[in-house]
This record gives sequence, structure tokens and C-alpha cells, in this order.
Amino acid sequence: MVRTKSKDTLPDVELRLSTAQESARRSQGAASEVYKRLRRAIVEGEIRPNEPLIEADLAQALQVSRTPIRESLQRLAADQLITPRKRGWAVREYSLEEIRERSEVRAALEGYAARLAATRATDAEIAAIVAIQDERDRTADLTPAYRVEANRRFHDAIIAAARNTRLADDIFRVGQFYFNKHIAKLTTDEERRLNQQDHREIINAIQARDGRRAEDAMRSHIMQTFTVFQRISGN
Amino acid sequence: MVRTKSKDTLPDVELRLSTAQESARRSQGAASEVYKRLRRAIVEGEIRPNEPLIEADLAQALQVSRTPIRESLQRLAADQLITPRKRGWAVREYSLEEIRERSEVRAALEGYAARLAATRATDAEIAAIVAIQDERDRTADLTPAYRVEANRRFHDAIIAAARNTRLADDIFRVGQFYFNKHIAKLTTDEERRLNQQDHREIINAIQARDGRRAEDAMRSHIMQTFTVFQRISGN
DNA sequence: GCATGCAAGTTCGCATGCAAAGTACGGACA
DNA sequence: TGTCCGTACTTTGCATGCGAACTTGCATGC
Repeated sequence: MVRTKSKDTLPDVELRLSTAQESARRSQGAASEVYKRLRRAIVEGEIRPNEPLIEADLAQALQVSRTPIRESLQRLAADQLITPRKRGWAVREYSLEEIRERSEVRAALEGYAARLAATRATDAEIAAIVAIQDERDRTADLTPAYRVEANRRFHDAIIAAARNTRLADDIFRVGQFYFNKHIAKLTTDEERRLNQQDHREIINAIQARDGRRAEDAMRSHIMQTFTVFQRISGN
Repeated sequence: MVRTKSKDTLPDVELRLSTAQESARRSQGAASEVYKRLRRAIVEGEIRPNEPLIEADLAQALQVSRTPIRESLQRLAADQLITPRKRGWAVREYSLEEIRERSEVRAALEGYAARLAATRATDAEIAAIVAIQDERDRTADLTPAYRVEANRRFHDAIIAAARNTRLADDIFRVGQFYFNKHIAKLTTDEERRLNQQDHREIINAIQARDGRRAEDAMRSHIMQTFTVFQRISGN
């Protein structure tokens, strides 16, 4: 009997992968495609937390055998996106406490990246960062999706300027769960204003080549983002 | 034809795994055992960098089929211990540049851990950290293995006091390649003296509950360790 | 002597079979 | 009615088969 849940309509949208993850895998083949799809489905919330992942069902839905499914589940577990059950795997649920921990890790890593960027960025890279933020401020179309994208580009530009691919990969790993469009929809005007102000402070510090100030600004920006989470989940 | 390299004599010593990694996997079964053995063989240098890993050979050597071997290779790739070739996998080689990048990541993470420890550690935890270092200073038997162990315990105690399991896991991930007994053998007396001095400075800052100073001290300690690497590989 | 192309051998990616471990359900008994 | 237990079913872990992709090495021509 064929089981059809929502799984057989998984979207096949392209996923951004960190460079190391991309290069650490054969980037083509059935297993890789399965991995991208499952990852997308989990990150987007299509597969609910604690929902068990049945190998045979996924194989059926994605029209491959269980072997590439199993390989993908291994990768997802390494990404901490799924967690082992006595039997099989389930989508991982993140407690507020865990999000706090991850926020601290991100503050440590991305703060350090901002510090490095302040000393290592070329003038062109700084100009690019400023341009991204300027465009964000100029844009009228502030849909959640656009805000997520603009935010991501801002952070990515700083991380790139830090010139440390391992650091960039680890930031991607820990940060991949945050600020998606679902969250973006729930922010208040005041929070957005604070957010933009934070970005400007980071930019100012980098322009001044002040590593310590850039690091502090990035850290408090990230921990500020956590308080938004806290508000949203705490209501 | 059966190929017998050194692989069929892989040691089956217990491996310390980070909590998340341990819990992220079924901890029993053939695949898990294979993973531990291969990991050990790579970290210990039994399998040389760039040496290709042939699924069938490993299966033969470890007396399992290719399936658990393939699963283990996936995990090792996630750990960044092996890297994909056009065909198959090979043990990863670390350039000095990559070690520098990893050192920076470790400085960011473990520095932050030291900062958190300075504010969060209980008096008992601080006493434990001090006790570890006192014992190290008192011990006459300074074999490389002992020094590695004492160093690890010192760092672990601080990380534990930071009370952030995710941070601890990420530090383990990035730091697992450093300061093993091969490296410990190559350090100079002066480097060891500096090392112990660094540890004392970190302790002092934590005792003073000075997060910023603890963070700075830990960072410079870790980057100092990198310069030792540089010296060793640069000769 | 060197390059080029072809063929044989190697190794992998994926599919599938099977046994064992786990799970749920229904019936019997308190 | 509630609990305990056995049985049938589900789902996994591991083994293995097969076709395809890549590599290697030799032969042939320039």
C-alpha cells in the first residue's frame, strides 16, 4: 500500500549550503538531491518537530530506494536537524534553552568574524556591506522574505570579509535555524528599528577599523535577536 | 584477493565523543563500532593523510559489509576527518592555513567559554580548575601523554563551567585535532613554561570573575598554541 | 620518444532481501 | 474496568547484487 502524506509534494527549491558542506559531499546524485529536499522540508517546517521519519515512506515519496535515504538521514543528524529515537529518527525540537545556547555560540563566532572583518576587510568589501544596508533602508517592499534575504546578505558580507572559511562554515551550521520568514513575520516595528540600528553600529565600527567595537556590537545584536525569540515563544 | 595492509590491526580503544555526537547516534551496533575504529585510526595517524579509503578493503579488514562502512564514512566526512575524491574518500590533510583558521575558530569559541565560566562558575568549579593545574605543576612525570591529558582536563573544566553544551560540542569538534602526544613530544621547555603561565593567567581572571580578561587570556593562549604549530611545521 | 585512444579492471552508487528488534493491539485474567 | 502478556505487524540494520563511472595501462600511430 502506498502511503501519501504531504511528503510526496516536497518542494525542490535550491538550498544554500556552506562551502565546506558543499565540497564535503559529492554534489550530485540521488542521495544529494534527497538530502537537499529533506533538509529544506525540515528547515521550512514542512515536517513537524518530533515527527518520526520512516525510511520506507521517504523512499516512496522521493522515488528512491532506502539507501540514499539512510545516507541523507546521516547527514541531517550530523547537522543536528534530526535526532535518534529508540527506533529511527525524528525531527528535532528546539527548546528555548537550546536556542539560547546556540545564540551564544553564534555570538561568539560571528562576533569574532566581525572583529576579523574590521581588520581584514578591503575598502571594497566595506563599501559592499554598506551598500547592502543602504539598499535595505531604501527598499519599500519590506516583505518578510525580503527582510530575511537582506539580513542574510548583510551578515554574509561581513563573514566573507573575515576571510576564514572554517569560521564561515561553523557560523552557517549554528545559525541556519534562525530568522526565517516565519520569524520575520512576527517581529514588531520597534524590533526592526533596533535591528537596523544594530546593523549601523556594526558598520560604523568596521569602517572605523575598530575590531573590539565591531565584535561587541555584533554580539549584542545577536543576543538582541535572541530576546525576540524569547518574546515570541514566551507569549 | 584479500588485501591486508595495517588496517586489519586497527586498535579498538575507546574514544571520547562529544555529548551531542554520542547522543546523536545509536551508540551500539556494527556501524558505530566501525566508526570509532576508523576515527581512531585517522586521528592517531594510523591511516595517512591522502590515503584513499576503499570501502571493500575496510569492509574486509573490519569484517562487516560495505553498508556500515559507508555509514561510518559519512560520519567521518561530517567530522571533516575525510574528504571526497572524484571517486571515494581520502583522509584529509590539514594545511597550516587551515590550522590557522581552526585556531581562530577555537579562539572565538573557547575564549567565549572562558568568559562565561568567569561569570557562571561555582566556587567549587573554580576550585576544581585550580586543582587540575596544581596537580599538573606538582607532577614530576611529565610524559607527553600525561601533559596532553592534563591540558585536556584543564580546558574541559573551564568549558564545563561555561554551562553551554552546544558550545562545548562545537569546541570539541574544532579542537579535536590539536595537541596530541605527537605534538606534545615536540614542544620546547620554553613553550611549556609559557603554556603554564597562560593557564595561570586564565585561572586568575576567572577567580577575579573578570570575563573579559578571561576571554582575552584564553584567546591569546590558543593563538600561542598555534604559533607552536607554526614553528613545528615550518622548520 | 611521446601522445592518444581503447579495453580491462576497479570501485562506487543505488536497489533490494532478510533477519532481528521494536511496537501496537487484542484477549485473558484479576 | 484495568492491567498484563502474547502475537502479528512494522521498521530498522546489515548484507549483497548489479550497472555505471572512473582509472589504469597497454598498444598504436605520429
